[in-house]
Amino acid sequence: MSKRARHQGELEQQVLDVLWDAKGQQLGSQAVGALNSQQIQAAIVDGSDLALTTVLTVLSRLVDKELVIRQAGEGRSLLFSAAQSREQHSAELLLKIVAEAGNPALAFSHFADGLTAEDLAALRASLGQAPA
Amino acid sequence: MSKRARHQGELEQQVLDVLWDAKGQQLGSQAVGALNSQQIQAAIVDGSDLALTTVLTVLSRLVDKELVIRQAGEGRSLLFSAAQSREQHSAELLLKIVAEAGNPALAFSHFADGLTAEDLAALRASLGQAPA
DNA sequence: AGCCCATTCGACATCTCGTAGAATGGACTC
DNA sequence: GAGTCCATTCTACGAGATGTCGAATGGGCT
Repeated sequence: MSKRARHQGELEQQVLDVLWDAKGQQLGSQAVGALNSQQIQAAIVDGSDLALTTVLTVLSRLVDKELVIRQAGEGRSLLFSAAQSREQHSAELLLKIVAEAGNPALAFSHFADGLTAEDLAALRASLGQAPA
Repeated sequence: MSKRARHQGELEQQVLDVLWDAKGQQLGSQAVGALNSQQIQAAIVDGSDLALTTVLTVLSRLVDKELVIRQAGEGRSLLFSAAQSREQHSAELLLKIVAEAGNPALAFSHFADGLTAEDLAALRASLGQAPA
């Protein structure tokens, strides 16, 4: 047992990805991308067959971190869903980093230098400006 | 002994901050913000008096992570300095997040919404554009 | 050679995360 | 209502990261 543990936070990330993907393909359903533990377990690509309890443990921890929301489903089952979209989460991380950057302007400068032309265009568009 | 351990990575962060601040106030010196362990130990605000060895251990780990550079100083002493500026480091983190964001454009959109007017202006300036 | 002091080693504690078996408890059946 | 079933929760353990040092090492000086 105990296959070599993945890197730091890898499983949690995989579970989040599953939940984010589910949230993404919401088709007018009221339960926005909510899945039960079995569905999540099945959706985790990772060839290894993780015990359902392992998935549940991780989900618990993600709920504690307020990254996942747990709600009652049919019968005694629970449904899990991502608290935010993948992009909202990314944006939150970006903002946190900016908040901790000593000189945001300088950080932005280096940041822009590293962006691909495509992302740069997307960023400009997000700022409501026309490309230079 | 062993006062309640700080949160995850807090000490490493404090050490990095000291080094980044030192790098920031470089006044034409050739040794760009390089400090010895004693200076770093003294600069760590944290009321508690950390053992010098503790500081050295952390520095070692930061060197392993290539976040800090260790060079020989006078005599048998060593000098430590941040491998990059605080802002370069921030930019690197920002880029990593963007790379992992499913839809960068959408992430940027949320990101821009959360920025202060000031940071927003700085970001626009970094993109080489005039404010909208 | 012997002493000093900066640095390096080795250790131990705590926390996070991966991983899962055992225990619990509600729902359904007879 | 007792028994069974199964989802969920508890409890646990191993590994890695980080905090925190005391002991051991080693180079330079007297």
